[in-house]
Parts: sequence; structure tokens; C-alpha cells
Amino acid sequence: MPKIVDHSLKRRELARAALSVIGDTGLDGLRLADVGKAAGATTGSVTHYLGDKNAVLMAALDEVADTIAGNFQHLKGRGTPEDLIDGICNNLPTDDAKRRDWRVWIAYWGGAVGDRQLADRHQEHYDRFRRDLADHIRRLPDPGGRAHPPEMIADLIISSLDGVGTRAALEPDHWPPDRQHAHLRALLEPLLLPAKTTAFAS
Amino acid sequence: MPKIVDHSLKRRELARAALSVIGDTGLDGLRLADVGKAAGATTGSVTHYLGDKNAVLMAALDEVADTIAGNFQHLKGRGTPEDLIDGICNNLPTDDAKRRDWRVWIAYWGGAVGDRQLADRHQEHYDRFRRDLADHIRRLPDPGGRAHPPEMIADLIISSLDGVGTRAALEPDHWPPDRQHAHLRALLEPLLLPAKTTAFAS
Amino acid sequence: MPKIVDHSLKRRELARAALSVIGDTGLDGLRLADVGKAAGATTGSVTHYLGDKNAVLMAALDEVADTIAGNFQHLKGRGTPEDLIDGICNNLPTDDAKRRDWRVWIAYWGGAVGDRQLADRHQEHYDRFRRDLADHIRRLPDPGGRAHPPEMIADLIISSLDGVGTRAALEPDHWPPDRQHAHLRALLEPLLLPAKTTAFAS
Amino acid sequence: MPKIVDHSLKRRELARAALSVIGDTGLDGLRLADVGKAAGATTGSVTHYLGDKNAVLMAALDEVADTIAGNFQHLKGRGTPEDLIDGICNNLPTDDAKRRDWRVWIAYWGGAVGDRQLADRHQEHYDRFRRDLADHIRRLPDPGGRAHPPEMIADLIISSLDGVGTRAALEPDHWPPDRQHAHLRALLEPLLLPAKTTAFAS
DNA sequence: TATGAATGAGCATTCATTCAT
DNA sequence: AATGAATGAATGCTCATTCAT
Repeated sequence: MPKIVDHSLKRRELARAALSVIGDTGLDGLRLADVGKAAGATTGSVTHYLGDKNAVLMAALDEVADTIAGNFQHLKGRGTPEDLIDGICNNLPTDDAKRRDWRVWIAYWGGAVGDRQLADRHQEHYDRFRRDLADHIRRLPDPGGRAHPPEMIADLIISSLDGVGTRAALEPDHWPPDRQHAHLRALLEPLLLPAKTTAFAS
Repeated sequence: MPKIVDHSLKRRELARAALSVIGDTGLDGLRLADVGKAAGATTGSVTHYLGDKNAVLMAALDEVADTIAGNFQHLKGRGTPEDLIDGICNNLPTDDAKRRDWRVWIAYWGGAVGDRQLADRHQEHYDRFRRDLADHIRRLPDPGGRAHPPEMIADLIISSLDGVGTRAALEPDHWPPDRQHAHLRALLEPLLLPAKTTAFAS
Repeated sequence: MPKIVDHSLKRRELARAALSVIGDTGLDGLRLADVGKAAGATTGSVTHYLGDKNAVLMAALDEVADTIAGNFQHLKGRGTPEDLIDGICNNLPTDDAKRRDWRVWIAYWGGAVGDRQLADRHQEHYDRFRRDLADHIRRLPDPGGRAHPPEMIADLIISSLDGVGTRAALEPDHWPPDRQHAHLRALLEPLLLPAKTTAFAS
Repeated sequence: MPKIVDHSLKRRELARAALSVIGDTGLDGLRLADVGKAAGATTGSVTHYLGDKNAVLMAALDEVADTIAGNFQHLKGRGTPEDLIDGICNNLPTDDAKRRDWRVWIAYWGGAVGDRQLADRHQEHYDRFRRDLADHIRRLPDPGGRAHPPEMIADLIISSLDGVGTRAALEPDHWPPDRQHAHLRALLEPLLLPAKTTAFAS
């Protein structure tokens, strides 16, 4: 009687192993054999469950994207703009796990430069992020009116987060958590809070 | 006597060819043979002038970094915050040449994930960008006082530019020049202009 | 389940194939592809089991050294100086197999000239040869006393064997087995036998 | 008016440069560019005067062989067997210059393994060494008669010298000059001196 | 189902050689 | 005569992929 294996479980396990390898070696440093090793399995196992190298790459990408999207989901239900800012800041690469996810994410940007399929998938994920964020923004209490429509605010948040997170992930020694938070807040507060917090004193 | 060749000229020529290849294929898609082809030379020529593959990569990186730094230099002498914002926006991937430089730059972020040497060089370039920008900010007229010190403003500008530029470079179809400009301005104006332009109406 | 292979067996098989190639082409004429061909395997197989080219070289060296050391081991238990001389002579390149081993050994001398690692390994092997020989000499019956200590005799035997064997291996047409034996005996007998056999008649 | 160059002088100069490179890097480590560098000339110079790589190799080989043959020539005119032994010992690798020549010579043995042309040239040189030595031996005073004919003695001397010299050249740290001399004498004296000096006490 | 042995295409790299000047 | 720029053949090495078991 053959061993019964939970395919989707094994797939996620292997995808996470791939993530870990990518975080260490970069996207093109990924070797199927190393993925196997990291998961305590063999090369054959990897291709058996995930397919060829490209499929492994995609599975790993989806895995990070799910993590990120999950973080955005958690925002829901929290009410004030301050809560939203806190929630966004919570995505910054402030610990090893998040730093690894960011490194992987950045590696995928690099991969998307030379790979059409990766670029397309990348865009799908960003569309999803924006949709989720815009939904959330629409539900915020709006005392005085914001200068930009929700979708644009969502994009601005994403850009701010990407800009700060990239730098922090690539220069971890120079970007301790509080510096990251301060920077991101400095970009987000003018977008989400009343005028008193903006850059110029009245 | 043999033909005498200007080495540094030839080096830059080949580095630019490498740039063009990286922009098309990504960092790990780079083949020395393609660099040669793009420069109308042979593989042997490439290694003769630039060294091994790693050296080619570094030469290309320095080449883009110089372009970017050059753009920041051009800001100098321009006086108002508005001018500065215009100057920063001028770095966005709004035409093919700039788009290519952005793609290359992003590819290097991905490479830095798995390559210590690349990460170090990356940081050096960013230090330089920040220094140049901070110098410029210090020379701006300062009507009402800014909420953050010049170095921090510089970093915020860099993050904003990176965040918007990354997205625009990877999704060129969705980010026409004016959308890019509008987004970047939305992030920069609260940092550099008086309160009336910030997100919330009074 | 995949075919299970005896790694160490396969390694020796490939090492022997390398030996054969080196004997034909010399040390630097060695191509991994030829090793594969000689063993009925592919280049990839060779590196899979033995490692990079250097490792292949080392594996082949150890293989010859083992053969030589094995020959010295066979001397053990044989009692008289005459037996020892016969045993030593038995190492000369008097047939194709031994000639090949000698050619390989000589090629390694040449390699050691420009390669520190090879030189070190070479010395280790010689230390072992001397130790084995000296042990044997100490166990010989000793009628009249020898003029030199066992270690020195061992070194002298090695030098004699190397000197005659080198010449014979490189000029096989001029050195038939009996000529080789006569020469080596002429060097060894004064070292190991009573005076009557020395070069000068009384 | 073209510069007038002494061709044969330049050739020897370049050949000696090749020797020096071979002594450092081994036979296959030889690069034409390095030969040029070592002679303060360019690659083009090397091929211009010596021809292709093989010709360079041959020129260098002849250069060492001439040095060795020259040493054997110096024996002439010296009268006693003791003088001959001293003369032979004088060829051992006891200083840097001789050590380098030995290393080169050994490298050529290795090269001869895979190169028919090299092997032939090698044999020619050895024939010459033997002829010179045998001539000399025939002129020695011969008190009690030697056990072997002059040609054979010559070969035995060559083998002894090669055997000791090889080891000493490859393990320079373990073979100081006096150890080399003692060993070579231990092999040569029974061949050339009256019985009292042989290995066994009467 | 799962393994890991074997393959071979792909690419960087090294240098001898050529030749225009 | 002498230079050194340019070439490209040769080859080591890496891995994704395949497949027999």
C-alpha cells in the first residue's frame, strides 16, 4: 500500500524551503538540489511536487506574496488612520523573517527584469495589494477629506513601503526598526493624517 | 607598430553594451558573448578589457550609478524646492533610456540579495546619492522650516523615488510619465513644500 | 527506487581510467572528457564522483601510489637480501602495465614542479615508501653489518629504483627487462650483499 | 635604418627566460606572455625569435641540456675516480640555480610522457651524456679492474644522479647539500672505488 | 511514490596565434 | 623589427532534467 502524502502540504513545505534558499543566495543562486536539501528531501522530490525550475520559482513567489497579502488582510477591522499606518509599518523588514521575505521579494523584482512571465505574475500580485489597500482606505473615517482618491493613496502607500523596505532590507546594519518606522511614517502621515503632522510647521 | 587603443574608452563602450544586455535579459541572463555581440566585439575582447564576468557586472553597475549620480549633480544651482522636485521627477523611468537604466538598477538589487560584494557596492552608491542630495537640500531657501533634517529628507526622497520608479519600471504599460510624476510629487511635496499642498485640506 | 551504486568502487574505476589517460597523454594532456570515455562514462559522471579536475588528478595519483606501496608490501615475509633485491627489481617498468604506472608517476614529478599541493602529496607518498622499506631492511638477517643505517639504505634503494626506472620508462626500446635488472642489481648489491659482489674485483 | 639585433643572443636570452618560468610554474604552466614578461619583452617578440609554443619549449630544453652537458665537460682533465665522483656530485641540486635546472629537467620528463617529440629529444640528450661520461671513465686509471664496462658505468652514474637529484629537487627542505652528497657517494663509490669503501665491512 | 544516477547542453575562461601598423 | 590588439578554439565545470528502479 503506497504511502499517502498530503500533496498541497508537501508543496508548501518545499516552496518554503525554496524561499529560504532564495533569501540566502538570490534568485539565480537557486539550485534545485539545495531546495531539496533545505527541505530534507531529494532533488527528485522537488521536481516531483513542484515541477521544473520555473515552477519552483513561481511556487516560492506565490508563497511570499501570500504572506504579504496576509499582512494586509490583518489590517481589516482596525479603524483609524493611525492603525493603518501602524499596520503598514508592520510590514517593514524589522526582523529576520521579514527581512528574508523582503530579500526574496527584491530578488523577484530583479528576475522580472529579464523574465516576462515573472513580470506578469508580479503585476497581478501588485494589483491585488492595491485592491485590498484601497478597500481598506475607503472604510476609514474621513474627517476633512483627503487630497487623493483611495486607489492612488493605495499606490502611494505601496511605493513608500517598497522604497523604505528595499533600502532597509539591503542595508540591514544601517536601518534598525525605529529608523525604518520613522521614515515610513514621515512619508505616510502627510497622506493619511490631518495637516498638523506635515513637514512644514505653520 | 600596432594599433593603439584608448583603454578607458573601450571599457566604457563595453560596459554600456553590458548595460544594454542586462536591461533586456536581467542580471543572470547576461552572457559575455552577448556583451561582445552588442559592442561589435568578441568574447575575448570583453574579458580582455573588463576582466571576468564579475568584473563586467561591476563595470556595468558603476556605469548606471554614474548616470544616476550625474542626474543628481544636474540639480545643483537650481534654486527652489519646486525645481528640486522637478529635478527628482526627471529621474523617473519616463522614456526608454531611463527605463533601461531602472531595469538594470533593479536587477542589481536582486543580485545584491545573494552577493555580498554587490551589496557593498550598492551601499556605497546610495551613500553617495544621499550625500549629494543632502548637500543640495541644505542650500534650499527655507521659508518656514522643515520637519526633518536634510539627511533624512534625502533618504525620504530616495525611498520615494525608488518606490515609484520600481513600480513604473516593472509595469511600464500602466505608468505613463504623468502618472509617475503625479505620484512622486504626491510624496515629495509634503516633504518640501509649505503645508497648503499636503494631503488634507484644512 | 533508483539504482544504488557503490561510490568507492566507481571512484576507483574512474581513477584507473584517469591513470590510463595520463599514461598516454601526460598530466596536462588529461581531459575530463577522455577520462569519461575511457571509463565508458560521461564528463558529468567524472566530476560527480571525483570532483573537479584537480581532484581527478589526486585520485589518480593516489591510485598509482597505492599500487607501488602494494608492491613494497609484498616484500614482507621474504627473508634474504637476495629476495629483497628481486622484490625491488620487480617494480621496474618491465611490462606494459608497469610501464604505464611509471609514466604516470614521472608525469606527477613534472606536475609537482609547478604545483605545491602535488609536491606535498608526493612527499607524503615517499615518506611512506621509505618507512615501509626501512622496516623491511631492519628485519633482514645481517651477517657482516651494513655500512649505512636502514633509513638511508631505504632512500638509496628508492633513488636507485627511480633512476633506473625513469630512464627505462622513457626509453622503453633501449631497456629490455634484463638490462633493467642488471643495472638495478649493480646499484643494489653493493648496498645489501657482502663485499665479493661489489664493483671491484679484489 | 633598422635596428641590428644579434639573433642568437636574443634567442638564448628568451630561452633562459622560458627556463625560469618553467622552473616556477612547470611545463604546462608556461605561458608565452610570461616568457615575454620575464625577458622584458612582449609576447610577439617571443614568437618572433623562437617560433610557436612548441619551439619555445624545445629551445628551453636545449638550454638546460647544454648546461648539464657543460658540467660533464668540466670533468675532463680531472684524473682520479675521486675527482670524478666530486664532479658528478657537483651536478646535484645544491643551490637555487641548480635546483631550478633540475626542476625544469624533471618537468621535461613529465612532458615526454605525453609528447613523442619531447621523448625523442630527451633520448638524444641522454645518449650524449652517456657518451661523454663513458669517454671520461675510459681515461680513468684502473688499478684493479672494474666489474662493469664503461658504458654501463656511465648509465649507472646517470641513474644514480637522476635518482638522488629528483628526490632532492622535489623535497628541497629535506635534502641539504651534504645529505645529497652522502647519498650519491654511497651509490657511486662501490662503482668507482676499490672494495674497501663498499657497503659491507670485510 | 520516490529516489538519485546519469546525462549533456550551456557558458566562462584561458591563451596561442595572427596581423595590421 | 617589434608591438600588442584581437580572435576564437578548446575545455573545465555546473546543473536542470530525465528515467530506471
